[in-house]
Amino acid sequence: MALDHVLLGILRTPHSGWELKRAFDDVFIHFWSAQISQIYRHLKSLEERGLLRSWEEPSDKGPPRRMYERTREGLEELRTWLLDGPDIPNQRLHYVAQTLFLHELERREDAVDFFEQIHRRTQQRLKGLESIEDEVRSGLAAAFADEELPFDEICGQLALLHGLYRTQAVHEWSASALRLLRDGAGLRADSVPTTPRVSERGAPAPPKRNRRTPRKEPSDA
Amino acid sequence: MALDHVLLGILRTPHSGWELKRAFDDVFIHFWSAQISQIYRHLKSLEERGLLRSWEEPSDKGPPRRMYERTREGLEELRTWLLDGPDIPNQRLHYVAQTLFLHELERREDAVDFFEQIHRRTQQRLKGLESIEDEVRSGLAAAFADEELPFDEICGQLALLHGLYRTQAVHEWSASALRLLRDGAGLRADSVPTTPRVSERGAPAPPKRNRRTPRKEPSDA
DNA sequence: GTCCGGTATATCACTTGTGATATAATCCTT
DNA sequence: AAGGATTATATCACAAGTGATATACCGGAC
Repeated sequence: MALDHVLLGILRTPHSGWELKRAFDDVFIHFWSAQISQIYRHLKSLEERGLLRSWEEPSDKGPPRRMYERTREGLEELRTWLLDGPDIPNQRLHYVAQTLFLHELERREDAVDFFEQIHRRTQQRLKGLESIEDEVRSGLAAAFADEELPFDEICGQLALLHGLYRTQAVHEWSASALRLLRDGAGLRADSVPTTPRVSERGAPAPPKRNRRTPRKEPSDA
Repeated sequence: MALDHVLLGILRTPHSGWELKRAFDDVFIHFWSAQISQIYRHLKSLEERGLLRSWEEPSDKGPPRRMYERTREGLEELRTWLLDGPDIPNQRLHYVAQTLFLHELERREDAVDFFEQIHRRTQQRLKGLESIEDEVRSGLAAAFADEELPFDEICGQLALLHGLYRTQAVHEWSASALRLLRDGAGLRADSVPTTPRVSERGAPAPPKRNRRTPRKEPSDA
């Protein structure tokens, strides 16, 4: 189970269940969510399996809390997960499914509104991400200057960078959708610049309808 | 429940449970997955709720099959979902979580290997997406020529376009990761071109460590 | 003719995730 | 001193998703 592994990853240093809950609500929210009830269940089972150890500690505020930390076996389990390669299960992208059915709306403006909401949302997130961008650039600068960032910080920056790239993609997508629905224009200006192209196209081909192209591989994200 | 709505969207035209299963395995696989057992369960409950009707039909091959089609109430339910705005629940991006813990691996080459696997995967998918790109361009050409594409086809193309943008983002991200891990270089050349910038930066700032910036909004994808 | 693979429906046990609630200690305000 | 907010753990019922399996019909290969 993936949540198990995420907990093992965080529990390099001791955390209580409550601290883990806050971590999921705050910093990890962009790529993981977990309820407190779920966290407790998994902590318990991980300890039973010997992958975590725990002890009680007095708390400054509130009742005593139980701290968890991973064991040697826990680290081994985590490494096994990482060495297994990228874990990319099928996603359920609700808003893409919605996109596919938007034509069922009676008023076309409602579809425009749908994409405007996505656009605003990603816009706002991108604004918040500016600080992250600075952080990543700084990290990079340090790496360049042979300051040699600690590897764990590099990993953290890569995770942040992922959020930036992804959000930009969704943002640009919603912009394309709005251009298409409002003006008839579609793809972004620098359309598909990095796709490795086999063929070069001249004039666009006529529309081919009713073409079904079954694809079997799961999605990449 | 979102699967309910996806089924209602597809069942504009009659499908059997088995056909739906194939649709999820083939065309919808990039943004939705569903097991056959789950599909049957939902078909049954949707019919009980009056959102679907069904009838039996003889099959060319195999036993007779039960066909489902949505009712007027089913369409209303679907529209309610769409008008509610983009449905963007928190995602669990396993591979991003893995990224964050990659420093636990003993050999740094294993981390490089991790990103190479993602890179190859997105590369391959992008290759398959070329045909989609053609399709979208064609559709666009038609829209420009005032051929006025049917709205439902535009929606389909937008869903495909989403896959393209997203996969490109993940592909470029893995490329950045590989540059950073292998050469010390990081961001893609045209780094962050579309982010709306408030401030313009000159020389990169020194690294700021141990900065915790809690963020509360869920991720956009 | 029987075995296999594809079509088709259905059920079950299990795992994972969500939402609500109970309990309790501590601190701060009124 | 009472009440509320915060910290903290725990359990329950439920919803959603997965995997395995049973049943059965049909056509083609051997």
